[in-house]
Amino acid sequence: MTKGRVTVVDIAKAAGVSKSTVSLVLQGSSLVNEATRAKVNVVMRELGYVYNRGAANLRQSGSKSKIIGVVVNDLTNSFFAELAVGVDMVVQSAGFVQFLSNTSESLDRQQEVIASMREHGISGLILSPARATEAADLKPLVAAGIPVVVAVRNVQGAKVSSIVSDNREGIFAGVQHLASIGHRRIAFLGGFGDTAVFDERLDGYRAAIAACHLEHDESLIIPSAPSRAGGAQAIARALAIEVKPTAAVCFNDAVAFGVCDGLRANRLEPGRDFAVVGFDDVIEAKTAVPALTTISVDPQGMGRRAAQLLLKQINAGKVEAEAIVSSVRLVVRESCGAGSGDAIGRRQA
Amino acid sequence: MTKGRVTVVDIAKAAGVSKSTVSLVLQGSSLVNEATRAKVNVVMRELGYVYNRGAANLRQSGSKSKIIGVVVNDLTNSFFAELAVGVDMVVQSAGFVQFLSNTSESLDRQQEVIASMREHGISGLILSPARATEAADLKPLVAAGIPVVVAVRNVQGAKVSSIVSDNREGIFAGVQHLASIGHRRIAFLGGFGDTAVFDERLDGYRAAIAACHLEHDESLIIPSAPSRAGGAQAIARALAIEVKPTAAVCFNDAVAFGVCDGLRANRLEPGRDFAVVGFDDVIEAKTAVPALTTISVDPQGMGRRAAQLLLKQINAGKVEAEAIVSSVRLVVRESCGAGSGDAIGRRQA
DNA sequence: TGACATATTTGGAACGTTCCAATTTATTGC
DNA sequence: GCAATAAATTGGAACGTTCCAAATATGTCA
Repeated sequence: MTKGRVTVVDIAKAAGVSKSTVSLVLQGSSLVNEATRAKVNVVMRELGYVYNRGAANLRQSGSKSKIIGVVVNDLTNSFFAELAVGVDMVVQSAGFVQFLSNTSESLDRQQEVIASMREHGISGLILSPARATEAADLKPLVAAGIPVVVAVRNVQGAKVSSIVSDNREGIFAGVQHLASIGHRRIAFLGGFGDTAVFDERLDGYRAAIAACHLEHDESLIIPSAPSRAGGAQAIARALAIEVKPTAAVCFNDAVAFGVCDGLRANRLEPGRDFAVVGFDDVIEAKTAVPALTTISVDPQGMGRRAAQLLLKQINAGKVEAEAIVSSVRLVVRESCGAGSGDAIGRRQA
Repeated sequence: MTKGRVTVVDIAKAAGVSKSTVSLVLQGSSLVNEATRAKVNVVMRELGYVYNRGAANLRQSGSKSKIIGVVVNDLTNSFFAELAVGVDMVVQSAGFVQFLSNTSESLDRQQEVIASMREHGISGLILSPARATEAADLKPLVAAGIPVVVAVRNVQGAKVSSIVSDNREGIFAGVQHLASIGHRRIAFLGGFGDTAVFDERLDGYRAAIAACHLEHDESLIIPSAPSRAGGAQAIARALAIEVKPTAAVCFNDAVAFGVCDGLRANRLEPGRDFAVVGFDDVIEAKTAVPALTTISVDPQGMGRRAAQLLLKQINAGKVEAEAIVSSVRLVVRESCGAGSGDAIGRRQA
């Protein structure tokens, strides 16, 4: 049992060199003789040395901490879990580690978590903000010169980089596809009305309705919780309308699955009797029965890109806000009736 | 823009006290006069001071880093995401932060990640080990006196604490329930044969078959990938047997969902024509159609308990391995046919 | 008022690393 | 063989905190 941890001077002593030399080999400097480097490395292994990053970036004092903070609003939602996995991939292969925390949509929690991360000297932050996050909440970060990338949801007025998917275009494409296979009454189901994401998606819906000359009826827009349960609820409401829709674009895949559940509860088979399209393309979308037609946003890819953007800013040293809108694509599967080759009930469901 | 970060001496100077005093208020010591404390706090706020934890635990040198490492094998699987959320809850309210990383079942990645965490001076580790993790992999950690709790999957021979669910008992209860509602030929579907978890669950299956005097047929045991796709595959194989089973216990919920998909593809309705029970009770189990009968293990609760166990060990200062087996309970819903009140096809599906 | 106890405050010395300037050692050109 | 250069090594000061022992202020009692 060694008393206390093994330090750089311990190895220096054991290898018969100075601590400076050891430090040099630690950083892979080319200044050090090959033989010396080898000897030091051997001794390090023998003594079981572990590098003390805390001490190191105390000295270098700058933002060289090699820690990236990642804060998501709901890790339980597989969309965000995938996002985090994507971030982790690139962050890790760049030699950083990720500090991942979950806020459960709580602003207070979000502030706590971010404060804690600052204390640990994160060199950058990727944030999928809790609902109602404001520019002011991010102010201290940017004032301190810490690069921040907000993902998924934008925060208005914050001078930080962002990466969001093209919500408007995605829903537009979904509606357009439904129109192209003959639907005239298309509902927009799910989502909370107080988010920017909702607004953008709804905007895409309205634009497509107009562009395709479809029946416009505000009662076909039915918000709900963005969850499976919310979806079931929304479709129930939709089917209670006198002139029923024959298809729906949903706020996200979770809602779409709920809609499928609700349809079955009404003896309607999704894809055959009623067309449904989701948004996100979560992993289960492919394997569900029927396979879900959806807008693919590839959360993992989004996480990767967010991380790349952040790393770029960290390396550049200066924070220059950049807004990426990540393009999306419609993935046609069975739930809209077009994928299976079967004809579908076009008129009244 | 302040040059460099603001330090404890800066506030000391500004507040007209010594740095020692500032340090004292930082730690909430009762030694410091109330008036002084107030003044210091004001100045701290004014100057936008942020505590440098790195410097702090450099001095305290011990394992007071306030960082908990959490390593999971598949964050994409909502079971593990929930686990992480549970850990985060208690860890955070204890004033720690969580370092979460994903290994994607890669042993190499796992070693890298753990090494990196050690460099950052984690004061404890919660690990849901990648497949084929061995006791030797954890050796350095325990040698360094870092408390470790392995969760979900045990690792044989490692002298660390563990928390796993009662796999044997869970499957046993599932089979028993199926038997009690009349099934005689029950399959065991999904899971990889090389894991301890699989062995335990299979063991429970065999024990229940024997205990309930059910038909024993090794061909009813069909391993597969522990995923939705794997489940679909497994049920296809099961339905190809000449004397078909009428029910199945599945390795986990993902497999169970795949089994439902596969049944529908064969014009069989899960819950009516064939009984299926899952394992894990993931969130979707409740809202799926039909709602899944499953063994509830409450991953979030498991995460919480794992974290509590770890914190206890950290505070105790000494590492004393403790093995918790978390009890499970059968949640009867619709997919086994008993929940909906409908009679179900008991004999040949 | 002096002596003592108690409450508050305080300089420095650590912690384990990196960096700088300076030193030692090896290599070259002539 | 000797200066000049290049290569390799090195001691000490810093980074921002905590801790210790010691100092100072304040209060109490006779």
